[in-house]
Amino acid sequence: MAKARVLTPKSESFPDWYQDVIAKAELAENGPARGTMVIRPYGWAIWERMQAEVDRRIKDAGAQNAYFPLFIPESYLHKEAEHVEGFSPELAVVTHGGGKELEEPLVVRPTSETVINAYFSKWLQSYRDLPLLINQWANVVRWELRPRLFLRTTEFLWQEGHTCHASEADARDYALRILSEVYEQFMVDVLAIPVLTGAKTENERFAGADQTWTCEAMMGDGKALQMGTSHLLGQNFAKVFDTQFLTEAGEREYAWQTSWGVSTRMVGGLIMVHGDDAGLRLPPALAPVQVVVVVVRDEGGAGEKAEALAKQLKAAEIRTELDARDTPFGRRAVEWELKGVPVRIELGPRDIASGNAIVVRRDRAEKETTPLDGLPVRLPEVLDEIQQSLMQQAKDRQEHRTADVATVGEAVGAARTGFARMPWDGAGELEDKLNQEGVSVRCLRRTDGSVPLSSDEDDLVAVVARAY
RNA sequence: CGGGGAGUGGCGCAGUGGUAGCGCACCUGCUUUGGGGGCAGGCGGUCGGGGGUUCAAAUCCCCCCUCCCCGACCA
Repeated sequence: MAKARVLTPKSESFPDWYQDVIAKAELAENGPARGTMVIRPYGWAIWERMQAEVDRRIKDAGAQNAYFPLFIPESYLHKEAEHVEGFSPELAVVTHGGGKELEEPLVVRPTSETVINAYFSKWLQSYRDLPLLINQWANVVRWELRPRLFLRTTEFLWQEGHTCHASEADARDYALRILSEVYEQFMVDVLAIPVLTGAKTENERFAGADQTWTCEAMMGDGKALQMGTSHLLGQNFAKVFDTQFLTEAGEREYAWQTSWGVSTRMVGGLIMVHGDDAGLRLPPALAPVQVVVVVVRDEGGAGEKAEALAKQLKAAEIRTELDARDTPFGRRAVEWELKGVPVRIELGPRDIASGNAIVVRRDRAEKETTPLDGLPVRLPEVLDEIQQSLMQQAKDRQEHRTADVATVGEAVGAARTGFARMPWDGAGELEDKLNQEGVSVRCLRRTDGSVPLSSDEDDLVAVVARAY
């Protein structure tokens, strides 16, 4: 039986392929209102795993979770000039409540710097209260003209961290710590996505920040996706919300602040980095289901053996699912491939007779025969190999599709298939020209690849690309 | 918001003025199960919405809405 075409091939149309994966893997679909998204159980399981891993790292970095309101008085947004200017075009504003027009409109939070500062200003009294490290998991709304599931939806889910520090240096250190120890480490170790960390240009900076840093990743089509950002807010919000503390010397000083976030956009990135023409491919460290045990045909004790094996693997803390459904084998195989489950174990009467199982790796089209007894030992190794192989494949692509260039013309050419690295002029003329060609500066890095403390440093390298 | 494409059953589509169809999916039964199996029988649609032309509109005209692609804005 010939393989039926399951998805639009990536090479034919990457956007169609992306949508097909989301539909066929049952990750999400559009909500009834434009730009909204229904996240289906399997998509949610992936997001839950991301949340758990990011949350743990945030707590390791010392922050505590809290929750602030969805509705923010409109006047709060207006207190910080650049902030409101940046967000005005994408605000959803509530003007009526309880059947009456409100005295003051409420904005649905696009981010929570303002409302959180209103409370930080009450909570923060003394240098002894610092650092004040708060995170919240929430939904936010930014009106989008061109929504795309996971990548750009009007409502999306994220975590937003908000912190206060005694000095600019402390705040900067913390923003950079989150960038590397939480975001970069999570993306590399769990998502198996190589990311480029660096500073944003002034042009690309968060509205109201002194400095923005970013994690950028290359998607399967060579375009860039911003996977996470961390900001040094300086004293901009502290000044307008009067967030002050008494120093050891007894003087009043405005707090130095940061904010940082990652969102459901990461799910889109995960799809576009690892997915192939058979569907999603999930790194084992993230996968909600790491191993599926498929009963090919319940004869010769295959069903019983599969159930026992699944139980054994679960006991060994491998996230395992048993598939003993009475539907044709081929259909089920395709389904698990679409969903990107890293390892599929096939058990039928033949295997029971021979004492082996067929182990199928999702990272490459290969089946291997493994003794049944050896599986509990072998599987953790296989999962680890898959994790590494997905990372290696993503890394190879990123390297092969990144070119060092000298001119805008060359950069635009390189950006058709990937990234370009070029010397940064520091003035922004380069950026204007690139932007006119549909290419943007994704981040600025030092020549040795490390993250600059500021976009104003000398001798920086600009990484430029087309972006989502 | 500018340019281009498209809205017909859950999904994909055909249907240029005359009884709304096909494939897949779904349901029932039998048979199957080692890569989306086979046979038989079924359920399911105010043709995106509103208005107009006509004896008659999925089809022609007007307005609106939505989705997709490419641009400008963004996590």
